[in-house]
Amino acid sequence: MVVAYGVPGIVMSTPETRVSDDDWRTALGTPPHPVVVVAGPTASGKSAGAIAIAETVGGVVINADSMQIYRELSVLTARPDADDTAKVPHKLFGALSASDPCSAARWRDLAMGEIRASIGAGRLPILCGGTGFYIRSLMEGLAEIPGVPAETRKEAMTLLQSLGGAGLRQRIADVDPDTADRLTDGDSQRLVRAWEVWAATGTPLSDWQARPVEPPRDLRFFVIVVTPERNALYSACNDRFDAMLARGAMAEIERLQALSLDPALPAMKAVGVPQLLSARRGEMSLEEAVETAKRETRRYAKRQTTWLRHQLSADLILEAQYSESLNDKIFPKIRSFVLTPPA
RNA sequence: GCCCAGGUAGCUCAGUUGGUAGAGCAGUGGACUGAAAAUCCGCGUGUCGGUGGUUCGAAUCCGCCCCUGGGCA
Repeated sequence: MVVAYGVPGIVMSTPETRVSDDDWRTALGTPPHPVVVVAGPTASGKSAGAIAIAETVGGVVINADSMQIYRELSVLTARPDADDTAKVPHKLFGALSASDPCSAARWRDLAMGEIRASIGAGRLPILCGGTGFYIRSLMEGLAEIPGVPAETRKEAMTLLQSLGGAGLRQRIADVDPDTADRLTDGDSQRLVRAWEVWAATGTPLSDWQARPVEPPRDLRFFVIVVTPERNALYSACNDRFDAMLARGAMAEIERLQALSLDPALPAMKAVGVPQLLSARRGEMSLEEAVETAKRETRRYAKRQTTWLRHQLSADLILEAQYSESLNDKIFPKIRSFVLTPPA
């Protein structure tokens, strides 16, 4: 295809709206560089939307999903397939091993690299994914906290085991009362985080977080949020899981099981993985596992919707699943976003 | 047709000796600063199948009717 970097799809309509490739390249290459974000809950069709945009405009789809980044999870995360990746370049899909945990900061660094590379190649970077936390970390920045050694994390987990949530929170209250105040006894994950940051750095988490964060000044964003109506979203979630089973989810689970990974690893907690694994072990029937996994998918989609609604400000909200008929609504906005730098 | 067991929240069911009902799940609202597909916090009025009766008072006792399982003919 000749559409390596042009904007044919969105300038085709009328001669007056015609944009030269040069203008487009200039807009991409001039800081702050434009970046498009496509966010939405699972099964909202955002991936298809991102591909459509990338095809039309000459873009690169960059994964912003915490689970699609793991190599071993393909079917189970509905990762873009060979047909998709043939249409348009895809980055950070299956980029890490399931045994190599990602994090918001790590993803942000990887994504930043891909954004720069994409701009360097004259292609519009398009972040696409459902992990709003990752996206916000990139757009707004993240507190500069030194990395915590794996042993310290382990220590924190052990402490949680022996003291319980209430006990650990008590322990944190001695050194970081603000954080202890903010968290509940049941919020094990954040309690562990608070303790390990203090243990590893000698500085309370709340102190680190109080420092101003730096958003990337050389980038500007156009955020599209896809939020389909609840019932439609739920039935799409259910259908999606059936489709995964038909595409070999069980075989993928077998391969994953053969690796004997630590069940505490993020990849092992992806929706569907614990349920299907437990069915393989004979702890529940396949039917029950599927039903539970579908329910978890629905809950996850709901949490994502809430997150996106309150934590991310959107430039364009699509209140239905993505379909080609929305292109007329989307493309002109992207075009003017790219071509209209801030004053 | 007869006998038995049931009909209570969207679903599965509790409901003690009659004092107008409560759990789990589902669902729903929310939080979110380096595990985020994670982790956590809120939210329970429904003709107690229908109807008539007993009673100060019925999901609870009695009659009749309807429905669903199972059994006998």
